[in-house]
Amino acid sequence: MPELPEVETIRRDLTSRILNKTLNEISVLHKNFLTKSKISLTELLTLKGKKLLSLERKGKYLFLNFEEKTLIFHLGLTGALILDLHPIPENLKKHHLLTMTFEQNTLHYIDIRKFGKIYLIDSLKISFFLNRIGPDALQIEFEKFRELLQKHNLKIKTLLLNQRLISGLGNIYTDEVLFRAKINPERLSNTLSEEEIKSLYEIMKSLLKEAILLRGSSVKNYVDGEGKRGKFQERHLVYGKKGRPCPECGTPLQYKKINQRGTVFCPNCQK
DNA sequence: ACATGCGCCTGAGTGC
DNA sequence: TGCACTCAGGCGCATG
Repeated sequence: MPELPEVETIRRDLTSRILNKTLNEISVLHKNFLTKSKISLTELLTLKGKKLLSLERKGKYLFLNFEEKTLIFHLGLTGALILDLHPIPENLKKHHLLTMTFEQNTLHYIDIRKFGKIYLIDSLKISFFLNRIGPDALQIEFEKFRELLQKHNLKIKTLLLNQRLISGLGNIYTDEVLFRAKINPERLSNTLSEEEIKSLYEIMKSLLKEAILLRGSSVKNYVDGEGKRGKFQERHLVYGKKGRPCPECGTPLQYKKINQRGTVFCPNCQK
């Protein structure tokens, strides 16, 4: 669900409200949540009394850096981190998994499909975790990006979705980026020309930045740290629009499963 | 190296 | 209205 722009929006929202505050209380409202995350309650409770020193993001992962420890969130498909949501809407109560109270603010973790996960890591060992995630799509340098595409023989869509290779893009942004770059999602990454790589790189970055300015895409459940919807879905050109005319040439947009992921593209514009 | 299928969850939508 | 089925923003794992 939350891809790079959404996680970045949440990071900024939380930073403005709870940075440098002390975590006073944690309550786990759903035991399986910790079991799945492989964290014991005792371990989690060691965060109590610690100050939140910074909030960082790499790809779709959000890092809450406390004194000595880092709590990492991956929001899966439907995870939401919302501050001071009260009352909790009736239909969300059974998906409310965790609350963390930072002085006067309470952060709620709500996750309908429960694909989200948390990790608790000793700050000294954080680089091990970071190294398993590919370079962030907004940070990666052009030369690295080109090298990445050239050394793999993967469909470009598959490559962009692989978080170990490049992190932050999910199904929505991948389809939107490839459409704007006029590249067919099934093109093998090592067959792209220098021009195409350059255009893909530039479009990927500018699209992500634009989506952050619009506070992300709310297709179904996504809301930001204040519980509000994003606006970038209004600028989607292909995602969720199979069969509709291509905004460039009018050809019906085609739908196909690539890598088990629904993919929408224009068979005429995307070569 | 790369592709494919499954499982983890819940809710919304469709067709009968 | 009920039921069966498909689909959905992700990812890890097993198999070929």
